[in-house]
Amino acid sequence: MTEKREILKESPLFSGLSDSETRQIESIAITKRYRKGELIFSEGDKATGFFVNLSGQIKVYKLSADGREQILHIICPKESFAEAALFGGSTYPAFAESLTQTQVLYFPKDRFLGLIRDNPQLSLNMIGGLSLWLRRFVDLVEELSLKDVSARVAKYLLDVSIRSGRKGEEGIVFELEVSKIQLASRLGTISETLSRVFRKLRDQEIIRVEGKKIIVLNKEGLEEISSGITFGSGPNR
Amino acid sequence: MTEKREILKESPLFSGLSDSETRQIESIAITKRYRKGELIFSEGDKATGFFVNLSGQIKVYKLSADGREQILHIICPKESFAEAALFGGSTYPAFAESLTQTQVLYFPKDRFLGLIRDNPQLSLNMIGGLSLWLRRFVDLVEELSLKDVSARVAKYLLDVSIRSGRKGEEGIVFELEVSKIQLASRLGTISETLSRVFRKLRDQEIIRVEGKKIIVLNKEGLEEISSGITFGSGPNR
DNA sequence: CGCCACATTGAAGGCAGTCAAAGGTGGTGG
DNA sequence: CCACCACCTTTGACTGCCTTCAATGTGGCG
Repeated sequence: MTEKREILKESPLFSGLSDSETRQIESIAITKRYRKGELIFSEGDKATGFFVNLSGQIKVYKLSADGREQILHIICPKESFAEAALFGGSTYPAFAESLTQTQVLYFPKDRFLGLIRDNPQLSLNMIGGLSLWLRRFVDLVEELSLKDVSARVAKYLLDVSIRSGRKGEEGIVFELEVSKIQLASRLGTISETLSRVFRKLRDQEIIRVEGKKIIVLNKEGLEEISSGITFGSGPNR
Repeated sequence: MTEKREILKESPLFSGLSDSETRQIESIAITKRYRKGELIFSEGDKATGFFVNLSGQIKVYKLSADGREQILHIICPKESFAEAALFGGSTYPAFAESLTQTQVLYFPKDRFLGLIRDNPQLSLNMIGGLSLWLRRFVDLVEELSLKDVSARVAKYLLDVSIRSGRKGEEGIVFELEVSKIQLASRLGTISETLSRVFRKLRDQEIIRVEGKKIIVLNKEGLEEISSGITFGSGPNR
């Protein structure tokens, strides 16, 4: 009960609210649990509510006609998702599936809309959250459309190294938080291609790869590749 | 003055507001005019306000390191844009440029944030608008990542035919509202490729192309291609 | 008439996806 | 403890979609 409230208060969606307001919000939330690999909702499902992740990882993704997958976002604890499904469209526009054992808070649409109508601060928080999503998607479009896979990988590595990297002997050290298959899908590619890019970066001594552990040896090199200037060692380009 | 107010009231952002509220909003707006091809803001510019299009067309787009362009959206009259730049990030995340002679209303950030704080209905409208943008971007990501150019073109033609098509003798008739270069950029490709796709669709007698005028001869064919099932007439696939 | 931007078509090449197979890794149960 | 299996990862060969480069066609406008 009380851990729930703590996560709630730390979620940007509910920041700046009074204790009584937080309790009110908590009172309409339903805790749901999923095992690894369970479907939380499907594209086209009637949108009956939205979610806040309490623990575990969830992927939100689209599928193509022939089964290829594009991950839109991997939801970490304290993040909310599917908020936008409450407004406008009446169905979820994508799939959501747990990547690990997962615990979420579920907020039924009707009751939450009631709350938001009477709570200006909650409205503003919601606006802030939607704006953040928007920014992420603009970034994603930019990457998919204007950058090659190497640049996308480099940018991703830089982002994670900033977010959760520690300074080690050889360089910045961190762990990939998802499998390489999931990472490939998030970057709009497939594991084989991702593997080849890692190989190239390794050969150029820009990174070291040990399973899920990554060591950034040459941050500037990564930044250059990330910016879109294709790296030329081979005969190509 | 009064035409301004009419456009305001028809914009979803300002629907359901009282006359006095509308007047208040109008009072902080500044009318700006642009000639064809003028830059309205650049990526990275400090975001000092957002816009509502009164007349003309505006493209919002990203640029790659080597100058390639991806149009995120073409803004039609009554639409607002750059709202999200007011919240969270302090800079515009993309470029905006007029495609025609254009007239916009500009809402300075500070004054507008003051209004929104005291106006729950305006907040809700803003949430609705942001949600719509989100949905559009999810669609765009899906198209760029999971569909080939033919499918994107087909989907675009279907969308426009629904939005502004008229039933003609041979099929649904409409006009492309932008040049083929701009259309290509919106669809994440280049004019040569777009031209080739039009040729293929023409050869299959799915559409007829006469300059900017398009006639859809076989809607079902378009829908099939749009869904991602690649069309096979040649030896490929 | 000639300029210029837009549009179309052809030829060639590259990036990345598909198919296939081998090498790793972790978990489970005998 | 180790053998087995499933799944992830890596590597290689090949294919294809789309871009690039280049040239020609076309339509509006000074």
